[in-house]
Formats: sequence, C-alpha cells, structure tokens
Amino acid sequence: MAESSSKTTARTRRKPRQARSLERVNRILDVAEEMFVEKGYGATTTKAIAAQAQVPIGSLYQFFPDKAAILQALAERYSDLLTQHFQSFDTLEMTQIPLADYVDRVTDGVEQFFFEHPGFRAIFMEVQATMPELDDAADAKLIQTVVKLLPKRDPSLNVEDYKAIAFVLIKAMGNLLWLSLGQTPDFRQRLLAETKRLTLTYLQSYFPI
Amino acid sequence: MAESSSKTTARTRRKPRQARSLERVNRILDVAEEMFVEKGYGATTTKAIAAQAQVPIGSLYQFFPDKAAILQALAERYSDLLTQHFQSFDTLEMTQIPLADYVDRVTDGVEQFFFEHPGFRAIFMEVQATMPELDDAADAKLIQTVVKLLPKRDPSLNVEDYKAIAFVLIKAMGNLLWLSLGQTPDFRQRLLAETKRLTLTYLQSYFPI
DNA sequence: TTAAAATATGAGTAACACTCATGTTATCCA
DNA sequence: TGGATAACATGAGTGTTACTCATATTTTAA
Repeated sequence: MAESSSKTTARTRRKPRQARSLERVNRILDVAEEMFVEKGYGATTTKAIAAQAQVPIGSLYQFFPDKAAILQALAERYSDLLTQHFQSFDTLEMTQIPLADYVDRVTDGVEQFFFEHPGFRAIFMEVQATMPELDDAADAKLIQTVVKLLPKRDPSLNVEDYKAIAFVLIKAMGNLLWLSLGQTPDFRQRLLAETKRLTLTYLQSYFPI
Repeated sequence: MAESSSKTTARTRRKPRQARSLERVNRILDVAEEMFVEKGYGATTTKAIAAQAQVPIGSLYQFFPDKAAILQALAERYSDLLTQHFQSFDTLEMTQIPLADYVDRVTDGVEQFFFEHPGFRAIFMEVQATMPELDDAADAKLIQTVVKLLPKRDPSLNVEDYKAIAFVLIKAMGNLLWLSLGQTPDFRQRLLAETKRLTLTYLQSYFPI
C-alpha cells in the first residue's frame, strides 16, 4: 500500500532499448487502442491486450507501470497530432484573415479531428466514463433551470435558442470554474474574471441591452 | 457478463420502504461522502463504507446496485443544491439589473458553491481521476501553442493575458466540441455554431479588429 | 396465530491488476 | 571465442476488490 491513498505514483518502467521490445511496445499500443475503441477501457483487461498482442502479460508490465499508463501513452499520441493541427494555423496568411473566419476554420478543424479519430473519442471518453450519466444528469437539471431563466431577460428568442445558449453557458462556465479550483490563487482569480468576460460577451451578442 | 460490454446496466435496486432502511441508506451516503473526500473514490472500498456505516455489505448492495450508484446518489444531492442556487436568481430584481452585474453574481455564486462544498469537488473530481494528468498534459501543450499564436494577431497584450486567454479557449472550446459529439446531428450543428459565437465574441473583446 | 412477503446477513465467488522467481537472450570485454 | 554479466522474457501465482446468494430474521396481512 502506498502512502498516498488514491494516487498511485506511476513510476516509469524500463524504456525499451532494443528494437525487438520497441516493436512489442508499439504492438501493445495498437492492440490496446483497437480494444479500447471497441469495448471501452474498463472492459478491456490487460491480460486480453497482452494475448491479442501476442505478448506475455509479464512483458506488458515490463514497459507499462500499470493499465492507465497504456491509455496515457495513447493519449499522448493523439495530443501530438492535435498540437500539430493547431500549429498548421501558424502562418502569416492565417493571422491576417478576419477573426470570424479564423475562428471558423480552427473550430471546424478541431471538430473534424474529433471525427476522423474515433480512437481519440474512445480514449478521452474514458475520462468521464467511470460514471456514465453523472455529469449529464446533474447538468441537465441546471440547463433546464437556465432555459426558463433566460426568457425573463429577453423573451424574443425561441426555445431552441434558449436551449442551446443554456447548454453552452452551463457546460463552458461550469468547466472553467471547475478547472479554476486546481489553479494557483492568482490564476484562479484571473480565470474567474475571464469566465465572466466569456459569458458576458457571449450573452451580450444575444441580448444587446 | 452483460451483453453490453463497458456499460453495466445500472438497474435500480429495491428502494427503501421502511424507516429503518431509509436511515441506513442515509448513513451509508454520509459515510461514503466522508470517505470519498478523504481517500478518493477509487481508494474507498465498499466493504469499508459498509463497515464504517455499521451496515453489512449485503445490505449496502440491497440499496445500491453497484459502487458507482453511491457516487451517483451523492452527486444528485449536490446537483439539487446547485439547482436551488440557480433558482434563487429567478426574481424580478435579478432580471432587471445590468447583464454584467448579473453575470458577476451568478459566477461568484457558483464559485462560492464549489468552495463551500468540498464534497462536491471530491465527487466530481473522480470523473476525471481515472487518469490523473491525462487531460492536463495534453491540453498544456495545446495551450502553449495558442499562447504563441495569439500575439501574431495582436501583440499589444502581455504574456499573462495570452496565457489566460489560451487557457479559456482550449478548455471551453474543447469541452463544448467534445460534448457535441454525443448529441444529435441537429443539435451538434447548433453547438458548433454556438461554440464559434462564444469564441468569437470573447476574442473580439480582446482583439477589436 | 400464522403464512407469506420483505429485508438482513456475511462467508464465499469470480475477476481483475499486478508480481516475482526463474528461464532466456543479448552485450561486452579478455 | 568463451564466458561473465546485465537486460529482457515468461506465466503461474498473489492479493484485493466488487458483488452474490443461500439462509436467517423481521415485518406485514388475514
């Protein structure tokens, strides 16, 4: 038993120095990705990954300190890809088109990326998957509340609009405020201010008063 | 083994009809909350919860179909509280103050709520806790990329500003786009448009050109 | 009073992540 | 080239966990 209860210190395992083992590591990752996509992280056993990759379970643990490390390694692959994607916007032309067009392109790009890489979805899904409908159930109520709140300020929109706006508000604000909890006090304050600014500018675009 | 692999159909267990068992359920929830806050969800065993609540393990499973259901029930408690909080803004006065003030109050309220309820943090933290630094590590790279991208459009701000803006953009946009994946095609399109609007209005407030 | 239904109980089960003692292969230097 | 040492491979075995189920107890209804 580790001293720190929930956080198992994920020490790095031996990094493969021989060509043979490097190939095995990649095979494990490929197989793991496939299985995670198909059955989910929780339902995929390390034993099954090892078997499918034709690698003994012991060898798997030679390279990955634990099951989560496999997921982590896969996430890194994707993270690199996404970073690359963003860097493709680092051109002179891109900084000179209208802001609206720029936002358009970046957003569409990320959206497309999500769709083109089902593995990415499966992997990051897992982050929330411990408890399927927790977030949704909780937030759904809040969204409903806000949907009813919004028309009181300006009743000129329709229900679909209010639903979309409420969804965005709850999810985006909630996430930012939530994340701010883990930051240093200074940055936390800054994030709080930014959250307000984000919310305000967005709302003002619908309710100009 | 269930037919659906990763999603264990969480059937509802017998709901307590007698006063005695209702009291037990509440004791289980109280104890579980305490232990989750202290040790984390993953490190808290159902056996320990049962022992601490002075309830046999079998009885615990009489009321909760599985461990996640306990977390779910706790989350519901909090969700109700937060919803209540939002409803307190459903007054005539509140709809007539300036939008900026309104945003201010709601945001501060939610922030305060997070801080006043450590259990809430602990519980929702768990949603991401399967893999501690996955999100962060991946997003940190993206944020760095954006930090370097922003000044090319308008170099008049300082680094702290760019960092805050990049953080907000990556986290808020990322979350919304991510969530859009699970929606119906129509709503997905709508969310995509809203995400752009959110991003654009926010960015325009910094870069008026 | 008594039969049936609801609830209580905890030793036992199956499944899982991970280990470790032992065997095998590669590397290095005389 | 041989032989010593380090790196890697292996899978039966271990400890832990969520969850079950046969049996006992309590409540309800007639």
